[in-house]
Amino acid sequence: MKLTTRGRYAVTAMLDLAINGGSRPVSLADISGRQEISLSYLEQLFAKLRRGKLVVSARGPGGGYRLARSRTEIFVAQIIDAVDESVDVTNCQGKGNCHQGETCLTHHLWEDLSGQIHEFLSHISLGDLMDKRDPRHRRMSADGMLQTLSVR
Amino acid sequence: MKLTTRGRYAVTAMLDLAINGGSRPVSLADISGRQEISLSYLEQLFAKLRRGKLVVSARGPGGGYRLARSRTEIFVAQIIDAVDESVDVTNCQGKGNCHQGETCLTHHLWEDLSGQIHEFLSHISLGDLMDKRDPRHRRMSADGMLQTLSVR
DNA sequence: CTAATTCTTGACTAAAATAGTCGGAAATAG
DNA sequence: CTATTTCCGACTATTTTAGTCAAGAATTAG
Repeated sequence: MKLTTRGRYAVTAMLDLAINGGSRPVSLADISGRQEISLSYLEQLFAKLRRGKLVVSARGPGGGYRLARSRTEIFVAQIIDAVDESVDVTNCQGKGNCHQGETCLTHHLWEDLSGQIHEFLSHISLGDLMDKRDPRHRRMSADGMLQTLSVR
Repeated sequence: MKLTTRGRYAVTAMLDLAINGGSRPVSLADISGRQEISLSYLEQLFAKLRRGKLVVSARGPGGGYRLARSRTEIFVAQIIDAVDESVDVTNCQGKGNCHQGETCLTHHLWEDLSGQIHEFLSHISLGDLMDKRDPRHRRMSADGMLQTLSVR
Protein backbone atom coordinates (compact mmCIF):
# COMPACT_ATOMS: atom_id res chain seq x y z
CA MET A 1 0.00 0.00 0.00
CA LYS A 2 1.36 3.31 -1.10
CA LEU A 3 -0.27 6.64 -0.51
CA THR A 4 1.07 9.36 -2.74
CA THR A 5 -0.19 12.55 -4.29
CA ARG A 6 -1.13 10.59 -7.37
CA GLY A 7 -3.56 8.52 -5.36
CA ARG A 8 -4.93 11.69 -3.84
CA TYR A 9 -5.52 13.13 -7.29
CA ALA A 10 -7.32 9.99 -8.36
CA VAL A 11 -9.57 9.86 -5.32
CA THR A 12 -10.28 13.55 -5.65
CA ALA A 13 -11.21 13.16 -9.30
CA MET A 14 -13.42 10.19 -8.54
CA LEU A 15 -15.12 12.13 -5.78
CA ASP A 16 -15.74 14.95 -8.22
CA LEU A 17 -17.27 12.42 -10.56
CA ALA A 18 -19.44 10.99 -7.83
CA ILE A 19 -20.62 14.42 -6.74
CA ASN A 20 -21.13 16.03 -10.12
CA GLY A 21 -22.05 13.02 -12.18
CA GLY A 22 -25.76 12.60 -12.55
CA SER A 23 -27.41 11.20 -15.62
CA ARG A 24 -24.88 12.85 -17.90
CA PRO A 25 -21.21 11.94 -18.16
CA VAL A 26 -18.68 14.38 -16.78
CA SER A 27 -15.90 15.59 -19.07
CA LEU A 28 -12.33 15.65 -17.92
CA ALA A 29 -12.24 19.32 -18.82
CA ASP A 30 -14.87 19.99 -16.17
CA ILE A 31 -12.98 18.03 -13.54
CA SER A 32 -9.78 19.74 -14.56
CA GLY A 33 -11.40 23.14 -14.08
CA ARG A 34 -12.95 22.33 -10.74
CA GLN A 35 -10.12 20.38 -9.16
CA GLU A 36 -7.24 22.23 -10.78
CA ILE A 37 -5.59 19.13 -12.14
CA SER A 38 -4.08 19.33 -15.60
CA LEU A 39 -6.24 17.82 -18.30
CA SER A 40 -3.47 15.67 -19.70
CA TYR A 41 -2.66 14.28 -16.31
CA LEU A 42 -6.31 13.45 -15.78
CA GLU A 43 -6.27 11.60 -19.07
CA GLN A 44 -3.46 9.40 -17.79
CA LEU A 45 -5.24 8.73 -14.54
CA PHE A 46 -8.57 7.95 -16.17
CA ALA A 47 -6.94 5.59 -18.63
CA LYS A 48 -5.93 3.54 -15.61
CA LEU A 49 -9.24 3.98 -13.86
CA ARG A 50 -10.97 2.73 -16.97
CA ARG A 51 -8.67 -0.28 -17.22
CA GLY A 52 -9.49 -0.91 -13.57
CA LYS A 53 -13.19 -0.93 -14.48
CA LEU A 54 -13.97 1.89 -12.11
CA VAL A 55 -15.30 4.25 -14.77
CA VAL A 56 -16.87 3.96 -18.19
CA SER A 57 -16.31 6.45 -20.95
CA ALA A 58 -18.45 8.05 -23.64
CA ARG A 59 -16.81 9.75 -26.56
CA GLY A 60 -17.98 12.67 -28.56
CA PRO A 61 -19.82 15.84 -27.65
CA GLY A 62 -21.59 15.59 -24.33
CA GLY A 63 -19.40 12.63 -23.54
CA GLY A 64 -17.10 12.06 -20.64
CA TYR A 65 -16.84 9.61 -17.81
CA ARG A 66 -19.27 8.14 -15.34
CA LEU A 67 -18.78 5.76 -12.47
CA ALA A 68 -18.86 2.16 -13.59
CA ARG A 69 -21.17 1.29 -10.71
CA SER A 70 -22.85 2.82 -7.72
CA ARG A 71 -20.79 5.13 -5.55
CA THR A 72 -21.41 2.78 -2.66
CA GLU A 73 -19.66 0.01 -4.56
CA ILE A 74 -16.46 1.87 -5.41
CA PHE A 75 -13.88 1.84 -2.67
CA VAL A 76 -10.91 4.06 -2.03
CA ALA A 77 -8.50 1.12 -2.06
CA GLN A 78 -9.66 0.17 -5.55
CA ILE A 79 -8.97 3.65 -6.83
CA ILE A 80 -5.50 3.81 -5.36
CA ASP A 81 -4.68 0.33 -6.56
CA ALA A 82 -5.80 1.22 -10.06
CA VAL A 83 -3.51 4.22 -10.47
CA ASP A 84 -0.57 3.08 -8.40
CA GLU A 85 0.26 -0.29 -9.88
CA SER A 86 1.92 -1.31 -6.65
CA VAL A 87 5.42 -2.51 -7.17
CA ASP A 88 6.32 -5.61 -5.27
CA VAL A 89 8.29 -4.47 -2.35
CA THR A 90 10.02 -7.62 -1.33
CA ASN A 91 13.75 -7.65 -1.58
CA CYS A 92 13.91 -11.31 -0.80
CA GLN A 93 11.33 -12.93 -3.06
CA GLY A 94 12.24 -16.46 -3.98
CA LYS A 95 15.91 -15.76 -3.45
CA GLY A 96 17.41 -17.30 -0.41
CA ASN A 97 19.38 -14.21 0.44
CA CYS A 98 17.26 -13.69 3.45
CA HIS A 99 17.70 -16.88 5.42
CA GLN A 100 17.52 -16.50 9.12
CA GLY A 101 18.05 -12.77 8.83
CA GLU A 102 15.92 -10.08 10.33
CA THR A 103 15.11 -8.71 6.91
CA CYS A 104 12.20 -11.03 6.30
CA LEU A 105 10.86 -10.44 9.78
CA THR A 106 10.71 -6.67 9.59
CA HIS A 107 9.51 -6.91 6.02
CA HIS A 108 6.68 -9.11 7.13
CA LEU A 109 5.77 -6.74 9.91
CA TRP A 110 5.56 -3.87 7.46
CA GLU A 111 3.49 -5.91 5.06
CA ASP A 112 1.13 -6.68 7.88
CA LEU A 113 0.65 -3.02 8.69
CA SER A 114 0.35 -2.08 5.07
CA GLY A 115 -2.28 -4.74 4.64
CA GLN A 116 -4.32 -3.30 7.46
CA ILE A 117 -4.35 0.12 5.86
CA HIS A 118 -5.42 -1.46 2.61
CA GLU A 119 -8.12 -3.34 4.42
CA PHE A 120 -9.37 -0.13 5.95
CA LEU A 121 -9.50 1.67 2.62
CA SER A 122 -11.28 -1.31 1.12
CA HIS A 123 -14.26 -0.58 3.29
CA ILE A 124 -14.60 3.12 2.56
CA SER A 125 -16.63 3.90 -0.53
CA LEU A 126 -17.10 7.14 -2.39
CA GLY A 127 -20.61 7.13 -1.03
CA ASP A 128 -19.32 6.90 2.52
CA LEU A 129 -17.13 9.92 1.99
CA MET A 130 -19.94 11.90 0.39
CA ASP A 131 -22.38 11.09 3.15
CA LYS A 132 -20.25 13.09 5.46
CA ARG A 133 -21.56 16.21 3.77
CA ASP A 134 -24.95 15.55 5.25
CA PRO A 135 -25.06 17.13 8.71
CA ARG A 136 -27.59 14.57 9.83
CA HIS A 137 -24.90 11.94 9.56
CA ARG A 138 -22.54 13.93 11.70
CA ARG A 139 -21.63 12.05 14.79
CA MET A 140 -18.62 13.25 16.70
CA SER A 141 -17.66 10.74 19.29
CA ALA A 142 -14.09 10.92 20.41
CA ASP A 143 -14.68 8.27 23.00
CA GLY A 144 -16.14 5.89 20.49
CA MET A 145 -13.26 6.47 18.17
CA LEU A 146 -10.69 5.65 20.78
CA GLN A 147 -12.52 2.46 21.57
CA THR A 148 -12.44 1.28 18.01
CA LEU A 149 -8.96 2.48 17.21
CA SER A 150 -6.87 1.39 20.10
CA VAL A 151 -5.81 -2.09 20.86
CA ARG A 152 -8.74 -3.67 22.54
CA MET B 1 -0.47 11.77 5.46
CA LYS B 2 1.84 10.34 2.91
CA LEU B 3 2.99 6.77 2.78
CA THR B 4 6.07 6.29 0.65
CA THR B 5 9.01 3.95 0.49
CA ARG B 6 10.98 6.38 2.60
CA GLY B 7 8.52 5.95 5.44
CA ARG B 8 8.74 2.22 4.99
CA TYR B 9 12.51 2.37 5.30
CA ALA B 10 12.22 4.42 8.45
CA VAL B 11 9.69 2.11 10.08
CA THR B 12 11.73 -0.90 9.05
CA ALA B 13 14.87 0.57 10.55
CA MET B 14 13.09 1.47 13.75
CA LEU B 15 11.68 -2.04 13.95
CA ASP B 16 15.18 -3.39 13.55
CA LEU B 17 16.25 -1.14 16.39
CA ALA B 18 13.37 -2.29 18.55
CA ILE B 19 14.11 -5.93 17.85
CA ASN B 20 17.88 -5.91 18.03
CA GLY B 21 18.41 -3.14 20.53
CA GLY B 22 18.86 -4.44 24.01
CA SER B 23 21.09 -2.80 26.53
CA ARG B 24 23.63 -1.84 23.89
CA PRO B 25 23.12 0.69 21.11
CA VAL B 26 22.79 -0.58 17.56
CA SER B 27 25.10 0.83 14.91
CA LEU B 28 23.78 1.98 11.59
CA ALA B 29 26.24 -0.39 9.94
CA ASP B 30 24.44 -3.29 11.57
CA ILE B 31 21.03 -2.09 10.45
CA SER B 32 22.41 -1.45 7.00
CA GLY B 33 23.68 -5.01 6.80
CA ARG B 34 20.52 -6.61 8.07
CA GLN B 35 17.94 -4.51 6.27
CA GLU B 36 19.93 -3.86 3.11
CA ILE B 37 19.57 -0.12 3.28
CA SER B 38 22.57 1.97 2.32
CA LEU B 39 24.49 3.34 5.28
CA SER B 40 24.45 6.89 4.01
CA TYR B 41 20.73 6.82 3.48
CA LEU B 42 20.25 5.52 6.99
CA GLU B 43 22.35 8.40 8.24
CA GLN B 44 19.94 10.83 6.62
CA LEU B 45 16.92 9.07 8.05
CA PHE B 46 18.33 8.83 11.54
CA ALA B 47 19.29 12.48 11.54
CA LYS B 48 15.60 13.20 11.19
CA LEU B 49 14.57 10.53 13.65
CA ARG B 50 16.94 12.06 16.17
CA ARG B 51 15.56 15.54 15.58
CA GLY B 52 12.13 14.03 16.08
CA LYS B 53 13.28 12.71 19.46
CA LEU B 54 12.54 9.14 18.52
CA VAL B 55 16.10 7.86 18.97
CA VAL B 56 19.14 8.86 20.96
CA SER B 57 22.68 8.43 19.74
CA ALA B 58 25.95 7.33 21.26
CA ARG B 59 29.22 7.98 19.50
CA GLY B 60 32.40 6.05 19.58
CA PRO B 61 33.17 2.34 19.57
CA GLY B 62 30.22 0.34 20.75
CA GLY B 63 28.02 3.32 20.03
CA GLY B 64 25.02 3.62 17.81
CA TYR B 65 21.37 4.42 18.28
CA ARG B 66 18.75 3.31 20.73
CA LEU B 67 15.08 4.07 21.02
CA ALA B 68 14.42 7.29 22.89
CA ARG B 69 11.71 5.57 24.91
CA SER B 70 9.92 2.31 25.29
CA ARG B 71 8.84 0.53 22.12
CA THR B 72 5.28 0.77 23.32
CA GLU B 73 5.55 4.56 23.34
CA ILE B 74 6.84 5.03 19.80
CA PHE B 75 4.12 5.07 17.17
CA VAL B 76 4.26 4.49 13.46
CA ALA B 77 2.73 7.88 12.70
CA GLN B 78 5.52 9.60 14.61
CA ILE B 79 8.16 7.81 12.59
CA ILE B 80 6.57 8.66 9.27
CA ASP B 81 5.97 12.25 10.29
CA ALA B 82 9.59 12.58 11.35
CA VAL B 83 11.06 11.54 8.03
CA ASP B 84 8.39 12.84 5.67
CA GLU B 85 8.05 16.49 6.67
CA SER B 86 4.52 16.55 5.30
CA VAL B 87 3.99 19.30 2.82
CA ASP B 88 0.77 21.21 3.15
CA VAL B 89 -1.47 19.92 0.47
CA THR B 90 -4.03 22.66 0.21
CA ASN B 91 -4.26 24.45 -3.08
CA CYS B 92 -6.63 27.00 -1.67
CA GLN B 93 -5.08 28.16 1.58
CA GLY B 94 -6.03 31.69 2.44
CA LYS B 95 -6.68 32.52 -1.18
CA GLY B 96 -10.30 32.96 -2.10
CA ASN B 97 -9.87 31.05 -5.33
CA CYS B 98 -12.00 28.29 -3.98
CA HIS B 99 -15.24 29.99 -3.05
CA GLN B 100 -18.29 27.91 -3.52
CA GLY B 101 -16.35 25.54 -5.76
CA GLU B 102 -16.11 21.83 -5.39
CA THR B 103 -12.38 22.02 -4.88
CA CYS B 104 -12.58 22.75 -1.18
CA LEU B 105 -15.22 20.10 -0.70
CA THR B 106 -13.30 17.25 -2.23
CA HIS B 107 -10.14 18.54 -0.62
CA HIS B 108 -11.71 18.35 2.80
CA LEU B 109 -13.06 14.91 2.14
CA TRP B 110 -9.57 13.73 1.33
CA GLU B 111 -8.13 15.49 4.34
CA ASP B 112 -10.61 13.75 6.56
CA LEU B 113 -9.72 10.37 5.18
CA SER B 114 -6.05 11.12 5.41
CA GLY B 115 -6.54 12.21 8.98
CA GLN B 116 -8.17 8.93 9.82
CA ILE B 117 -5.22 7.00 8.49
CA HIS B 118 -2.91 9.18 10.52
CA GLU B 119 -5.04 8.63 13.56
CA PHE B 120 -4.86 4.91 13.03
CA LEU B 121 -1.09 4.93 12.72
CA SER B 122 -0.88 7.08 15.84
CA HIS B 123 -2.18 4.17 17.84
CA ILE B 124 0.13 1.47 16.52
CA SER B 125 3.41 1.25 18.36
CA LEU B 126 6.57 -0.63 17.50
CA GLY B 127 5.64 -2.88 20.36
CA ASP B 128 2.26 -3.60 18.82
CA LEU B 129 3.91 -4.62 15.58
CA MET B 130 6.38 -6.86 17.35
CA ASP B 131 3.63 -8.42 19.35
CA LYS B 132 2.36 -10.98 16.93
CA ARG B 133 -0.23 -12.68 19.01
CA ASP B 134 -3.68 -11.89 17.80
CA PRO B 135 -3.11 -9.40 15.02
CA ARG B 136 -6.85 -8.99 14.70
CA HIS B 137 -6.85 -6.80 17.73
CA ARG B 138 -4.94 -4.16 15.82
CA ARG B 139 -7.30 -4.14 12.91
CA MET B 140 -9.17 -1.01 12.06
CA SER B 141 -12.88 -0.75 12.41
CA ALA B 142 -14.09 0.98 9.29
CA ASP B 143 -17.59 1.44 10.64
CA GLY B 144 -16.36 3.03 13.80
CA MET B 145 -14.03 5.33 12.00
CA LEU B 146 -16.58 6.48 9.50
CA GLN B 147 -18.72 7.75 12.31
CA THR B 148 -15.95 10.06 13.31
CA LEU B 149 -15.14 11.53 9.93
CA SER B 150 -15.68 15.21 10.47
CA VAL B 151 -17.59 17.64 8.33
CA ARG B 152 -16.23 21.07 7.72
C1' DC C 1 47.54 9.04 24.97
C1' DT C 2 46.33 6.80 20.70
C1' DA C 3 43.66 4.74 17.41
C1' DA C 4 39.57 2.77 15.97
C1' DT C 5 34.78 3.41 15.91
C1' DT C 6 30.70 5.78 15.14
C1' DC C 7 27.84 9.58 14.67
C1' DT C 8 27.32 14.35 12.24
C1' DT C 9 27.06 17.34 8.50
C1' DG C 10 26.98 19.20 3.93
C1' DA C 11 27.51 19.02 -0.83
C1' DC C 12 26.88 16.49 -4.62
C1' DT C 13 24.81 12.93 -8.00
C1' DA C 14 22.18 9.19 -10.26
C1' DA C 15 17.94 7.20 -10.83
C1' DA C 16 13.16 7.05 -10.51
C1' DA C 17 8.59 8.89 -9.98
C1' DT C 18 5.60 12.64 -10.73
C1' DA C 19 3.26 15.89 -13.28
C1' DG C 20 2.62 18.00 -17.36
C1' DT C 21 2.98 18.87 -22.65
C1' DC C 22 2.16 17.97 -27.40
C1' DG C 23 0.28 16.13 -31.56
C1' DG C 24 -2.68 13.45 -33.51
C1' DA C 25 -6.39 9.73 -34.17
C1' DA C 26 -11.05 7.81 -33.37
C1' DA C 27 -15.76 8.31 -32.14
C1' DT C 28 -20.10 10.74 -32.00
C1' DA C 29 -23.81 14.25 -31.29
C1' DG C 30 -25.95 17.82 -33.62
C1' DC D 1 -19.45 18.16 -41.99
C1' DT D 2 -17.85 20.03 -37.58
C1' DA D 3 -17.06 20.59 -32.94
C1' DT D 4 -16.39 17.98 -28.91
C1' DT D 5 -14.34 14.63 -26.33
C1' DT D 6 -12.01 10.37 -25.36
C1' DC D 7 -7.88 7.83 -26.56
C1' DC D 8 -2.95 7.06 -27.25
C1' DG D 9 2.01 7.41 -27.57
C1' DA D 10 6.04 9.94 -27.21
C1' DC D 11 8.33 13.37 -25.10
C1' DT D 12 9.95 16.72 -21.26
C1' DA D 13 10.55 19.22 -16.93
C1' DT D 14 10.48 18.97 -12.13
C1' DT D 15 10.71 16.84 -7.83
C1' DT D 16 11.68 13.13 -4.89
C1' DT D 17 14.24 9.27 -3.64
C1' DA D 18 18.19 6.95 -2.75
C1' DG D 19 22.83 6.83 -2.67
C1' DT D 20 27.84 8.67 -2.71
C1' DC D 21 31.65 11.11 -0.97
C1' DA D 22 34.45 13.57 2.13
C1' DA D 23 35.67 15.96 6.17
C1' DG D 24 35.10 16.30 10.99
C1' DA D 25 33.71 15.67 15.96
C1' DA D 26 32.95 12.76 19.91
C1' DT D 27 33.84 8.76 22.45
C1' DT D 28 35.74 4.64 24.00
C1' DA D 29 38.73 0.51 24.07
C1' DG D 30 43.16 -0.67 24.80
